Amino acid sequence: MLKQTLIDLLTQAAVEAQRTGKLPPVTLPEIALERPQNAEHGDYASSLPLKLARAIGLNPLTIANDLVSLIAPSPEVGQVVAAAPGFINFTLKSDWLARQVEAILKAGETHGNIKLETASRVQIEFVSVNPTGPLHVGHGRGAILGSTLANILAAAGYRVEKEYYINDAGNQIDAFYRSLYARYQQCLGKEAEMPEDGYFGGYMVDLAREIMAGDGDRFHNLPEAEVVSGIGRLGLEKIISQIKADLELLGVSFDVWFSEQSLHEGGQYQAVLSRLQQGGYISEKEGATWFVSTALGEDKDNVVIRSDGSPTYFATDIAYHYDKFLKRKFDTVINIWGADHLGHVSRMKAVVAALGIDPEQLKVIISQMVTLRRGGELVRVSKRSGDIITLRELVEEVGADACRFFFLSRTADSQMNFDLELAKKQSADNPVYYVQYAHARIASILRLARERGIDYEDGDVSLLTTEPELTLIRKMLLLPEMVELIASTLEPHHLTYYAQDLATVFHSFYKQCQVVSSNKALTKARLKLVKAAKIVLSRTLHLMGMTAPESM
RNA sequence: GCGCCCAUAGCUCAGCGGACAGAGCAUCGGUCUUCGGAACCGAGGGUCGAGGGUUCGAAUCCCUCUGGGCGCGCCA
Repeated sequence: MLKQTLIDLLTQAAVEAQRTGKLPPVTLPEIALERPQNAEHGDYASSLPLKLARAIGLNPLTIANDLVSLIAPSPEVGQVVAAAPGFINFTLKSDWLARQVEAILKAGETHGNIKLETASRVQIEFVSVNPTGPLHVGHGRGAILGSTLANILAAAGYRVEKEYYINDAGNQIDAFYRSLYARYQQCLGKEAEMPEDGYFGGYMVDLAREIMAGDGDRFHNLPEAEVVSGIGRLGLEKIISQIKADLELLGVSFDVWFSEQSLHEGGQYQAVLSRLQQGGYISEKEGATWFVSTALGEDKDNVVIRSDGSPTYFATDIAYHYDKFLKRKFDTVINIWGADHLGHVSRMKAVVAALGIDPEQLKVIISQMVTLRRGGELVRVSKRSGDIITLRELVEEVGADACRFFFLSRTADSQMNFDLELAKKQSADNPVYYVQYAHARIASILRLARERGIDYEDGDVSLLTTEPELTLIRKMLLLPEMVELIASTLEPHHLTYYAQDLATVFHSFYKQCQVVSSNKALTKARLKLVKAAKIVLSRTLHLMGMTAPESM
């Protein structure tokens, strides 16, 4: 990658300076390159001299000048200059930039792919909403975060598996079964009371009706317990397939749908408990079984088996992570959880440590809450009361692409407002259209070239020399760096900003440079440029899980 | 009480310890004889919540405080 090439050049210069005695033999700090905000400072800048100055007590500008004189010539770099108070600024060569158009055309949709040294086998688990009701707006955030990260990690060279953990066991499922049974009885015209901890959403009534209409006969004259579990399981399946369909609508898919129930059936639950027991992490007190988190620096211990003998959510999650790390042997596991699971993070890391795994291998992204508003007024979201705006409703209103872009454009760390009225009203000047429009515009130019029978296969990219052209190329070359940045920080929101920047430089280029003109040679060169830009735009959109329309 | 997250332009938000703090929307003003005006160019607008500290250099790191959110269950 270009950035690494420059870092290498700088490192060599520093080593050379030390060899010849211009610099004392101190250990070099990690050499970082930044992108200067001001274009006058070149394409890349390093503050290495400023950092060195502290350690060796020399004037930073002197160090900068010494290093500049030792930087070897390279095909990429044109100018290297020292600048006050002690920066080294690199400017790329125009002819090298122009040649990158060919490189991008050759790479096609693989442009942007990199091979990170740290890339390994990674599992990313996200959404994993309890299948007791439809997905609501807040779930969309995790879904889009996860699927985009998966795309980017794959582009960075990771082997990625996407997983949805289905909580199909435990108390909530029990409550779901009993609620559905009550609704079912009511549909039959019988007296039935909803359980106190039940699910009161209207969808439960619809579900009961649907089951009655479709499978009602099957449950005649059966013992109550069998009816409860029978229609419960049926309802569960229907909800899960609805969740799948809703996610698909958003362009989110999974490689594995993992059943919590299978952890009990498969023996992982027993295996991990005895393993923790052997490690001395399990104790009995107050009639329950506890995981001794305090031994690992936690504030308090946590119950794994209740006094009634049933496992807690925490217990099965321990088994689940045992399965991820020790059975399926993922190198890295990423979990995307909502802010309401915050308290779960540190004890889960403690468990992982207790299993003999470096807790750093477990990365948990907490996505902060989404508060829903309708024209500024807060909309309460509660699955139990049934007052929810479903993800499906949202996608149908604003569209999958706009939905993805909107959720993606904020850091997971901060809470966001989602105003439904605003999302609808602004959909026309949503930045997503701005980016997609750039792509459609290029497609239109290429169509025109085809209609006029212009074959630009032999176009000479060295004719691309003007500022708007080179600015566009510079921006296109940034995609691999974005992939690297996002893969290492796990912060995909950067991509939305990159996409807008890329579209901006394209639109600006378009305004200033006629692509198809009477100058045949220049036309061919620019068609190549524009086609490369289309590749980069579509790749960027695809990484975000969005469509790259040929026209709109 | 303890822990995590947030506070940057009128609004929604970016900002990787570095060179005059950025974008979109909104406001105001320009650009249409040529490839898609869902476009382009420009202007105004900021004591980066407050106060200390570290540093050659702090929106960024540390401490204190204020305001908001979330979490600290034999719930999931």
